[in-house]
Amino acid sequence: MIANALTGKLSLLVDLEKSEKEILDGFCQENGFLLKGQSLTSYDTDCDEVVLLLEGWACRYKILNDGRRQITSFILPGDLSGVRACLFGVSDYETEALTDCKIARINGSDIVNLYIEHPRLAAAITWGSAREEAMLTERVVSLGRRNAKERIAHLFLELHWRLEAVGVTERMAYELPITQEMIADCLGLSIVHVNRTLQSMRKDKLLEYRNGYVILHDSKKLKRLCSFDSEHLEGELHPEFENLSE
Amino acid sequence: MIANALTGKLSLLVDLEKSEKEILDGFCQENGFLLKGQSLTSYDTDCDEVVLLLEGWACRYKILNDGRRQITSFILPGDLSGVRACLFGVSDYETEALTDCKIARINGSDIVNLYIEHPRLAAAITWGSAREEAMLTERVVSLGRRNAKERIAHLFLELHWRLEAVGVTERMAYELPITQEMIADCLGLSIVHVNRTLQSMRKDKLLEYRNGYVILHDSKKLKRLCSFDSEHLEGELHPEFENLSE
DNA sequence: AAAAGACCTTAACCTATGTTAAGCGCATTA
DNA sequence: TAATGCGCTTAACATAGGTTAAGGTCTTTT
Repeated sequence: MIANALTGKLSLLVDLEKSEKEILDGFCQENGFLLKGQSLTSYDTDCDEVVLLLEGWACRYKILNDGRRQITSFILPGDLSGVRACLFGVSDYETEALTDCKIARINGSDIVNLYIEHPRLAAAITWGSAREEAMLTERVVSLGRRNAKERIAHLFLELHWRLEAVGVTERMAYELPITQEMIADCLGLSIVHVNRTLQSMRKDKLLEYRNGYVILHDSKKLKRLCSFDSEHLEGELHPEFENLSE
Repeated sequence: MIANALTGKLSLLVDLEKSEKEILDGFCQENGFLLKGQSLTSYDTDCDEVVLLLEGWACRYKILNDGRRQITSFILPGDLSGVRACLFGVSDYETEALTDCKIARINGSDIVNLYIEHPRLAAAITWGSAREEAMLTERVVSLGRRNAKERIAHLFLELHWRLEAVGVTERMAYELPITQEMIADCLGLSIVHVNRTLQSMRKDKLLEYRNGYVILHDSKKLKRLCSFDSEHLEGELHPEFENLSE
């Protein structure tokens, strides 16, 4: 399941042909791993490599002059990291493993070639970037206009939604192997306030987060609370692409 | 100049061939306009249309349940709006003209066809999306970890940088035809606090913003203040694309 | 030329969130 | 089994930024 998180995710979008599946399966071969805390980007500073995360968690972040840190996104199994860096030769953030990870390193030009030889797959990858942009947009909304409780609700719902797509949730619960400090750095809050807010949400029977495990007790209420809307993460390929056989 | 903002922007990235330039010029034909306050997206709810902004300002925003608004990005001359919505059939935000605008409506399938017939142009457009994502990432950093003064510094520097690329700045100054309320909604602040902060920055001889006109008095200090870094907006196409002749 | 409406400005006051600091519990190491 | 360290929790206190409200200056409308 996990080994094909990418294929699985993209199948939601297009009916893949056999030849396309084979290419993707080729990408999904585990050929490396990262220890917790290791950086993904140190490699592709002079980079021509895309990393497909097969198992584990990672994140992207930026650090300001004085050390303040902002996590800009979490990277989950099935996610490609470094596509932009590879297409345009710029990497503007750090990427780090939050847990031990299994990965597949993919040659940058193999990805670029998709754009030339397998436009449908390239489109599917672009769809992945678009999805990321949509999530980034929601993060902007969270940081700009949602309060602490709403931010946490939104993040936890979004993660649940993403993890569902790669099949690693159990009903309304999932493993979240990160510290409260990371949640704080992701949501623009202090670690103390994240703690306070989590407690209060637990008391209100909204959700629980303990020992690296999230339980969403009342997802309906949570969704209303933060104006959560997963539609922005769906989407289907333009018909013009669909008609394209290879 | 303005009429070719798109071509100009993309030329920074690739040496365009004659045939490619012709296609772009085709896209740049003004064929519509919007009055201040008019919405761009009402059209593409069932959307198969991309809008190229030729003149004027627009923005994307989201509104929460209770009316709070967050502007997620500003759209400037030369920017394409709705590429994602068109490729994937989802539009997850509202788009509105902030001033009267001249636009070129482009048929969605004409854009999609680029992906099939002119991969280099498609790549250039993808580059535009990537640039947007980079800006969105910086906005996340601003909202998450920068204080009011730093947020304003960063936004004003970024806008200057973008406007320079389409040639509508005068040295360290430019026209910014939006209200303080919009700046507030973009930076996750209250209108009163934006006002306070602008005053204080003016007193400190950092920058001035009055009558819809921005002057950056001390851009060096401003850049240091907010850890501004325009590199993340640059970038060049992967050589694999460059070698691709048509 | 009066009235209305945007937008900006200022002031007084309020609150969500940050900061500092200390103690706790568990896991790892020695 | 003591010691170290990391992450969680709680409490007391501090502050950046929000809210409300009122007045000012234009511009547009009547």
